[in-house]
Amino acid sequence: MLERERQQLILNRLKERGIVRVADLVAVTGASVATLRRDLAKLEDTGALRRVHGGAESVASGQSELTAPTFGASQTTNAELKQAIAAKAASLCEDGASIILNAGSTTWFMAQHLRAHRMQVLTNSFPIAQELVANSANRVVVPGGEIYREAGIILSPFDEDAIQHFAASVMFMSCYALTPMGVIESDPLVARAEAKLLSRAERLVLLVDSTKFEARGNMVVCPLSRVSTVITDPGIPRAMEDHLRSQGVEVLKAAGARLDLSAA
Amino acid sequence: MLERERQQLILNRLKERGIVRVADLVAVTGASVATLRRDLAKLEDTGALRRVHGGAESVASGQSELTAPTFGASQTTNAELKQAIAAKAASLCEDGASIILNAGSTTWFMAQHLRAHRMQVLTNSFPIAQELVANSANRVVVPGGEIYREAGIILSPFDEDAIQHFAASVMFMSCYALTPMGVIESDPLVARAEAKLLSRAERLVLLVDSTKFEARGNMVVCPLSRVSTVITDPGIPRAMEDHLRSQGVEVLKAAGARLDLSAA
DNA sequence: TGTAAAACGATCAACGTCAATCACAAAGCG
DNA sequence: CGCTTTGTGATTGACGTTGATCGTTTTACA
Repeated sequence: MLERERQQLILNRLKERGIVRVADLVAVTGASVATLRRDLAKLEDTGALRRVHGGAESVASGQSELTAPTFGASQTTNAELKQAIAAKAASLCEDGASIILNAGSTTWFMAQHLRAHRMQVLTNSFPIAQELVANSANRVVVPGGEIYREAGIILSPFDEDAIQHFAASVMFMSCYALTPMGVIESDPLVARAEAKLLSRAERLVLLVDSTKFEARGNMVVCPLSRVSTVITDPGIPRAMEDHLRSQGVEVLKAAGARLDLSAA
Repeated sequence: MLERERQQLILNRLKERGIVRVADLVAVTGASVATLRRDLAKLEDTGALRRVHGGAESVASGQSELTAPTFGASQTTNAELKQAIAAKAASLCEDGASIILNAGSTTWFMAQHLRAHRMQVLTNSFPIAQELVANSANRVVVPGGEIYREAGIILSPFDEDAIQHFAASVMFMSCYALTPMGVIESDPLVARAEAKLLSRAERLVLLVDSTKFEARGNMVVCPLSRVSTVITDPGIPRAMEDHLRSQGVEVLKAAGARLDLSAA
């Protein structure tokens, strides 16, 4: 049995039952426990599942499944890349930390990997706030403002806000584009909101899949010098990677990305 | 059976029945009492449930009246009264208006009646914000702060907030009690949050069923002179009604189907 | 209010699972 | 043909989980 076949089988069983045991997989596939464990580790790296003692469970196996409908379009495109990036970002989080998540599809994926964490999370994304409040023990803080349904974002044109008292060690940010000019957004209000959030964080970690490296948009949120880390996928252009590194930006590549539903 | 399977099972039973016994879990899962106790301890650590002697109970008992821990049962008894009051309040709303809803069970009922409206709504209740965003065309504004799961309320100890720029014609308020001293809450932070909201509204409409007229609680949110209208049910004591009217407060009685709880 | 029963937390040994490492086999490539 | 790469299975020490037992606390009932 090929590696792909096994992993596809694992995902199928997960979709059916929500949870799988290593021992069962051994019995079904005939492979050794070591091989199955390796498969599970790879699948977890891509964000396709979450390992637990004795097996693995579906990432969406929570109770209430109120998935953000507004992400439908952008969710299907590059969903697996974003899952892998989100899983990598979540693995950098430690209990007790204070973090910031901006509104974005990749950060929303990330929020789903934070169910077992116990942190203080500031986010201007309404769906992320809902997700964390309903399905995690994290403390959730939101800025004041109007809730925009379509974008799922909480926006305010004013400066006064309770989040001025928030202090985070790191902000995880999903953006419109990343160019040598810096972090790019297309909407002025969104750019301003993200700049406000950014001012409350020490370090900045960007969650950008490799399609975000084309120059586009027009609002610069912050320069590259503000960026501590970029989490992307192996599709990042070599020139961009070199440029980022030369600017002192740490570049992490989420694993996997090669396994897909080709056999499905 | 895997640890996660047991925990999922526990949460499912909790969602169905609201309370679980350790002995029952032993019979269902086949695990030992020690293991089940450990599971309950872990789940309590994540905030998924609350342990009680002999088992555990659901932490989210529906839309709870935030400052009434001992009144959990009464909310179902008064559900019809509150529904009638909420419907009456909703009928006072006109499209295009700006209103404020505080966090409370009666205001939550009211939000259900606003699905067809098109207003600007400021609320510090997270469930109400969810309801209006998901099921209405109203514009929704929230204050900044931490989201408290149990109470479903957004609270901030700071003064700075984007809602300082909000202007509403009327605030609909559900409170802990209403006495000749004024509007009463039991929690200082909640009282402060409601006072902040109130400062953004011209008129104040109280949504209080007739059980709220007993003196209790200790934090005065505002005096009776600030109250424009009280919407209650026919169970309101005659003395209280006369006193309110003598203070210039308009008293509306929702056409409740039941009118027997006045002496209870 | 006093007593018995039930439930509780802490502890420990037995067992299962985990990650790391090594050795081997098959496929890819010069 | 020789070399590297990749996938695989077995071994080992570390770690997490489990169930039994103990002494203590809480609850129920007379």
